[in-house]
Amino acid sequence: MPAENEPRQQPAKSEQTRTLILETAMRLFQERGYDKTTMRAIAKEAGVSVGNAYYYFAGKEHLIQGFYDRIAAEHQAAVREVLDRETDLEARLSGVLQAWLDIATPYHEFAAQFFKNAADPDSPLSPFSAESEHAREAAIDVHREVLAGAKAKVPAELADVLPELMWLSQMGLVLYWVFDRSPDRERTRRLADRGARLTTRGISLARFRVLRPLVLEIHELFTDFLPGMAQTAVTRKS
Amino acid sequence: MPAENEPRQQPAKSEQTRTLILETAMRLFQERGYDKTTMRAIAKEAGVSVGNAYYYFAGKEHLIQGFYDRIAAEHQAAVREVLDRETDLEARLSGVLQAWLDIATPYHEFAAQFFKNAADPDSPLSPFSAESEHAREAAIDVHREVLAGAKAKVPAELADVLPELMWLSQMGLVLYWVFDRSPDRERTRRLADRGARLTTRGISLARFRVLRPLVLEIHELFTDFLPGMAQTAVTRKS
DNA sequence: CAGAGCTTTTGAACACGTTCAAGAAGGGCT
DNA sequence: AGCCCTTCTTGAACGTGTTCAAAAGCTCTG
Repeated sequence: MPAENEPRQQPAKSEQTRTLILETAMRLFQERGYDKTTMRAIAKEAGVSVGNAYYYFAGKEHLIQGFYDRIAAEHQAAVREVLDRETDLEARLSGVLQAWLDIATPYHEFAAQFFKNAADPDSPLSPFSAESEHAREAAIDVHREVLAGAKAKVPAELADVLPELMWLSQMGLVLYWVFDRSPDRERTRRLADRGARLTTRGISLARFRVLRPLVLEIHELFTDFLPGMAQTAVTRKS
Repeated sequence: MPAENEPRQQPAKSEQTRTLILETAMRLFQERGYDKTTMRAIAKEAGVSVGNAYYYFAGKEHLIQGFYDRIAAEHQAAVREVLDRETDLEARLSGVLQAWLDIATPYHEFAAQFFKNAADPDSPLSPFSAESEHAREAAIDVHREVLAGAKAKVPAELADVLPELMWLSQMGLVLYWVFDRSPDRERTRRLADRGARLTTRGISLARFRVLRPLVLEIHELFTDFLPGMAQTAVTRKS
């Protein structure tokens, strides 16, 4: 009887095939673009049948998940350097955003083709979907760390909603990026820096008395409606 | 020689066919949903050939434009009543948003299916596209009027960017609405009201001295990057 | 080894959006 | 009328995502 408590030393055969298909798909997507890559081509190139690809992936767009994961992983790694070195809030935030742009650059051309999913509540690829929860939480954690490691002090009333808020802004930035046709995505890069500056100033101003009601309002609004977004999107059948 | 300066009294025959197809499509979309309505079914029901439908519309998703136009027109009409009566900024803004929700309700179920286009820069249906410019401007004008007719005074530095900003928030609300699975879209309705309150308070606080730099920052950021969004998305071939 | 019950694999078949070559209709001009 | 040119209409054909019934492989049990 083989040691079955060892958490799969050898990936099961099925896992291998799955990975093979995913990697073939990602390669072809990058070579030819999403639309021009057919399921037949992917299957052929991977040396499996079309039906087999559908055994492992519910549909063509599910093959995109690979990119999300890859970008997220690379981003998490790239961000380490900035977060370990820098203590200025604005620089930290800006660094995190710029790092994302650096990493995502090679995918921009065909990113547009599948970012449609972002707005589709029924797609597991939507950043708000239940299926994306893990990735979403990880991304929010980065912003938590951006705040935690900064010397700037964050008003208590905002501390718990800010990371989510910053993540949401980041999603806005990504949307801008997808639309951005300026050379080298110059506009988005500048927007990221300006956004970081605005956020930082906003946070430092938030302790003033006059702003108390506004800050509380913001806090309330986002504690009430942000979690609901994810929660709400969860309820569905595939 | 017939009076040819008269701008088409009688719609040309072609215009009739176009309208017939569009109306048939909208009816079927509502009856069966977008995905379950085939181009073949639309053509058959309208009494034309499939190819003919493609003569008038570049593709299936172009038939959706009809809904946008209809919703926009109904909203513009519904909003009149509120804007003519009410002078309180918060109430005006809230009224405008609620009116939109009222009107859009019947379309919610299949709205999700085509709101994907919102995130696709290549789609003429995107609210940021060049093709949508007219509709977008009209929607922004509504917000301009919301501000103009309110007794609250709006800081000069914000006056020119606020309408666009409010429109952008409205797009955010629409996104939330698309995802909202709560019964009767309760959550979105509450979010609209809370958003209106937050906006109003923000505006009234904006005159305080301490906020000067923040306000200027916001102003600069949006004058620089909002127009670019549309401009930037313009550059494309169909 | 034989069989039972599973996971995995296959590729033909299907449905639907879209294209296109061909033709019909309409309308001016001689 | 005959001709030409544009606008409109047709439906068969194509490409592609997806499904599914059948087969093959695998593993455990007796």
